Amino acid sequence: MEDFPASVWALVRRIPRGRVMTYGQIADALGCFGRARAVGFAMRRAPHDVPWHRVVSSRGVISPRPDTGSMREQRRRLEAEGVSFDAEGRMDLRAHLWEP
DNA sequence: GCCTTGACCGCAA
DNA sequence: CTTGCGGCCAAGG
Repeated sequence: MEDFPASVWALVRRIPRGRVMTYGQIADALGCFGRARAVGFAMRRAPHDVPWHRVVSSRGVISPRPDTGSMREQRRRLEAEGVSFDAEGRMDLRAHLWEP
């Protein structure tokens, strides 16, 4: 894996069902601390076979994306996988956060 | 090759 | 708790 997006997608694909990962954690796992922004860019360019819905921002909050409909779909999918959401739209990272 | 934008993060006020 | 500022990297115009 040499391309940044490809590495991100590969890692995201590794995320088990019912588990989530933060942008910063993904960036750190790739050996880049503070490069979370690039991860977001890679997600935007991510193919449909990438479970992008398991990728959330820090604090377990779903970051506002250009596609509002997809954001709603993300929460719905995570709930279907067993991820519980707070009234504020936040999830328990302590219980759902997955680390490789 | 430079400038702008963006699904971010962490800390400080 | 909320808001603001700086910094990092990648892709598109």
